Amino acid sequence: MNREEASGESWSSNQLENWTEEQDQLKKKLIAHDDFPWKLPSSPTELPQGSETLKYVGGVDISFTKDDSSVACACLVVLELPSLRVVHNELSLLRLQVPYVPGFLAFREAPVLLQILEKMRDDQHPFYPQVLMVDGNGILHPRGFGLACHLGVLAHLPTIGVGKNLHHVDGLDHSEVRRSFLLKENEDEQVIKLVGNSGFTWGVGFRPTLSSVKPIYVSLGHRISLDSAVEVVKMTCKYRVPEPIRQADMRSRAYLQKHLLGLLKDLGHTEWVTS
DNA sequence: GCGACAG
DNA sequence: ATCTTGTCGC
Repeated sequence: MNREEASGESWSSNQLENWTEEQDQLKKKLIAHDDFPWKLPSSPTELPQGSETLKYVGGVDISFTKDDSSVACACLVVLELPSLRVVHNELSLLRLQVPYVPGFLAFREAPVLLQILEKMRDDQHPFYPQVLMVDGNGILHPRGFGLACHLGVLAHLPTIGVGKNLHHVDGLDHSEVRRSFLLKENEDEQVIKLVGNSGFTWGVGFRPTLSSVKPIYVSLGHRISLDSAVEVVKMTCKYRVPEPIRQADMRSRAYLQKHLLGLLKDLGHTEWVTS
């Protein structure tokens, strides 16, 4: 064992270097424009010959238990447009070994989600999603490669990043975004561009209604433009969080609660309380 | 030096 | 991420 391995801190800094390198490599494969055979339902452009309309939108999310943040439930749902009915639902209960490190969420969450997607694709499932909404950012990320990009590239699937909180990058600040929505010139705007100090557009702040206070943050993940990503978000937003992600969130959370007792028993943490 | 930092 | 009741409003 060398000196670096003897120190846990050095090991983790090596790990972050490895992860950073992997993100930079995968980022070379990122496609930041529309790259799919279907068209958006209300698209004003002419329908390309032989192309289908977007019908199956997927959503993924992972819930955790409060006592042990390594116990998790991953969920993939597929909704049908335009009804927004859930036509497919896949759950996976597991332990995550990788911790959450800001800027490296994908290394914790992407493996499970990828596994669920691959199984569905290998089964030639008829409801395999045409585009996937992810609970986490796309290029709105310190190195421009968040979970939605990571998952999109690995699954070769169009993805959209949706953050419920803003990752402060390039001078972006959530209070600034909220202020922008309050400006008179933006009183009719549902969407605010997120332009950083560098001048780069990282994504948009989005409010489902003009009276909503807390926006969500949308950024492109893979094989889709920001404009198209926003269109998909608009089509799927009944509440603040787009339905595919909201459904995945509710279902994974419900599954964990339903099986909490069994989980604790398996982990040997149960203390039977009589009352 | 101190704080901020998707889920 | 998770812990949480009621409450105000369309």
